[in-house]
Amino acid sequence: MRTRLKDVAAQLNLSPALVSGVLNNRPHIWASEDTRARILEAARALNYHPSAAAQALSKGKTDTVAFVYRRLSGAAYRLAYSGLVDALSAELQAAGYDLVVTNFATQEEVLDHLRKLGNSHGCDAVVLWGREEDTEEQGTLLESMNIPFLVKGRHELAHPAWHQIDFDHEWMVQRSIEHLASLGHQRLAYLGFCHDEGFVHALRRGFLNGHQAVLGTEPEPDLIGEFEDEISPNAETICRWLQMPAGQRPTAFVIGAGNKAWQALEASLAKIGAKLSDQVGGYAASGITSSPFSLIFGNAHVYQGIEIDNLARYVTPGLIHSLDQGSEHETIQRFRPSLEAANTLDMLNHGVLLSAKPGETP
Amino acid sequence: MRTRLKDVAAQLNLSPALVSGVLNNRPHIWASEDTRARILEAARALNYHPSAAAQALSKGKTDTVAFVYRRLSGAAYRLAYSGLVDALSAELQAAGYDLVVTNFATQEEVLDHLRKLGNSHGCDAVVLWGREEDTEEQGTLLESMNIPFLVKGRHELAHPAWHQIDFDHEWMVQRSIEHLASLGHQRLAYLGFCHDEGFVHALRRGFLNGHQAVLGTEPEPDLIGEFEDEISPNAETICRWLQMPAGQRPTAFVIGAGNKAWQALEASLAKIGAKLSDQVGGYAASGITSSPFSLIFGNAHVYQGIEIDNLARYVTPGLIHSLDQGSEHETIQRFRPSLEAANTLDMLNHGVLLSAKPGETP
DNA sequence: CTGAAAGCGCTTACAG
DNA sequence: CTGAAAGCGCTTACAG
Repeated sequence: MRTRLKDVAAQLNLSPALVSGVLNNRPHIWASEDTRARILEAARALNYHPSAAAQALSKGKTDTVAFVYRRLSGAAYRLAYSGLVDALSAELQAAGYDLVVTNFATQEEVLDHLRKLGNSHGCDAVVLWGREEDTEEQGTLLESMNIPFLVKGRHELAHPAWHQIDFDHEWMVQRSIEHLASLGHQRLAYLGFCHDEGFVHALRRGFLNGHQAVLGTEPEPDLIGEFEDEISPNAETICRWLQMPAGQRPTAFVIGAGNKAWQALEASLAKIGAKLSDQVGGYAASGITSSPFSLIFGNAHVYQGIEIDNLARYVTPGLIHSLDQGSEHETIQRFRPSLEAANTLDMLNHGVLLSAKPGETP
Repeated sequence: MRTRLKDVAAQLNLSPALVSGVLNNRPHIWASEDTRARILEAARALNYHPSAAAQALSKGKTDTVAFVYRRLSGAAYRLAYSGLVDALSAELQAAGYDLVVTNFATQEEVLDHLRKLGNSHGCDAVVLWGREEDTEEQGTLLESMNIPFLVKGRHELAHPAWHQIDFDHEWMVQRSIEHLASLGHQRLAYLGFCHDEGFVHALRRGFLNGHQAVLGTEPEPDLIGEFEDEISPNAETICRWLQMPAGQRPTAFVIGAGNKAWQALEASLAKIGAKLSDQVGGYAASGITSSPFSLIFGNAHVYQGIEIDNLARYVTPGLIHSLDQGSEHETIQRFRPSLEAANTLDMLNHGVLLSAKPGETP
């Protein structure tokens, strides 16, 4: 039989109530230092651990946080979540909470499950992760059931009071532009996604505003490309850009898209015998990547996707706050990762040669 | 106030006991079809969901599975776990269990937590994931506490009775050899890891046995290389191999290592103007990869790392069995993924040229 | 077939 | 300062 509260109480000839009070460090409980010590010692010796179920039932608090999301297909999404559960559960563990992970194929199932969580008091709070399209509705449901929650994403416009966290995409892109400008680049092109999602718009907004703020001009509309995460469409557009006359041709690229955009960029540059470079005078690029990322030929300063861990680490304090009380804690948090030199395979130093001489037009 | 069992009982003028029995589909409970229907309907209408805490307390079963592991640093390990929690929690959810995820920095913390789980009856079963070095001790502890568990890894020798799951590494490597042999290759080199871990040894064993089984000869000891997951050491060895006289030079490569070994291979081949090919007569390779994987220049048939999801999906039935009773279920499960054409960036069709003519010695 | 009662293990007012 | 008691919400023998 496992050790019960009454077992340790009996062994010390104390009442369970007192033992419970001391073990939980409840205020207004009197016990001599000696008694406290004996209680702690006995609990340890008997390997006593309170039953989570019993505590949850009597306290009306489960000490549990539910991580609920809709499964998204595709390796890209999976990788975007990678490390998230790792960091989240570790942080919550340290704060005394268990992380329960549940995911479903459809939004309907997610909503049903949230409804169930609400009605069975299955957790103290919920973490929502996914596309705004989904989390919007999920958050609204939780709000109506009065369950604390934190959502990953950009709901600042529609729901400024929601506890929400995300990267500071606008800031990140502006930093990339500053970096490229510092290398002497004036004509920047933008490669982004074409999806109708919060972060996609934020990245684009970052490019438009950053261009104005850093270079003092509007970006050229022709130099903005937005595609799915595939090589061909990106490459086609880049090649077209590279064939523009010298005065109009972009010399640097801001990437607000996935690794395929980077690959398209390197392949397109290879066609004219060029590679990405961190040096003044070359072709340069900067922006986001997904993990793991590696350039094939050149160099660049980028945001390495692994930062998602840091994002997750940012989550917990806000979550705990929202649990404790209606404490005043910043509801909207935006994380700013740092620009770093990208990994590179540096294939040009491994016997690979480009077909055209640098500078030559294809 | 949330809906309680007695609320739905009261609304129907029935006893909670009856309602509970019907809702849980307990045998030996008599209720007319009509009554059953009314109970189900009322529960639905009132949005009744039983309190998990109360059920756990009275039934002595938590309907919860704990996923416990030691955090390993490095993107490689993170990616290896990617998708795992996804699949695991989805499968368990479907079987009526919640997945609680906990991870710790050190083995000591993991063991402490397992001890706590055991003594507080915090879960019905545990899933262990990680290196055998760690899981060996963890499993032994759980065994001593009589908690059902399932472990990822190769414990077949020391603990044949443990419920355990892993890839069938030996089989996988042998399939790779068969594939290469079918392309006409006779001289195979092996690139593996150098770590002292179960799967590393299994892969190597697979190469040795498979070589014998498929080609009828012992592999050349000189053609076996084992390194950390880095480009340089792999590349150095491969370049040395490629400089061997035609009759001794390997024409195909079995990879039992990470993506860096593949990159080293492609870079080394590039130096002699060659690329990996699926065609008879070229240089070929086959083996494991980590996700996401993409060749840069050539083609090959490989095991795409995404298969870890399938592994996770395999886990659940065994786990449920071990929970239900001491049912006779195969304890050792080995998963056999299928060899697939690898993604390739196909850079040679994007304006990239190799420095040496094919066939030319560097 | 039905319903009152005890019990799961803990917490928390509430009298002594 | 201490201890007996009720209660959290459900399940499960156990008498009617």
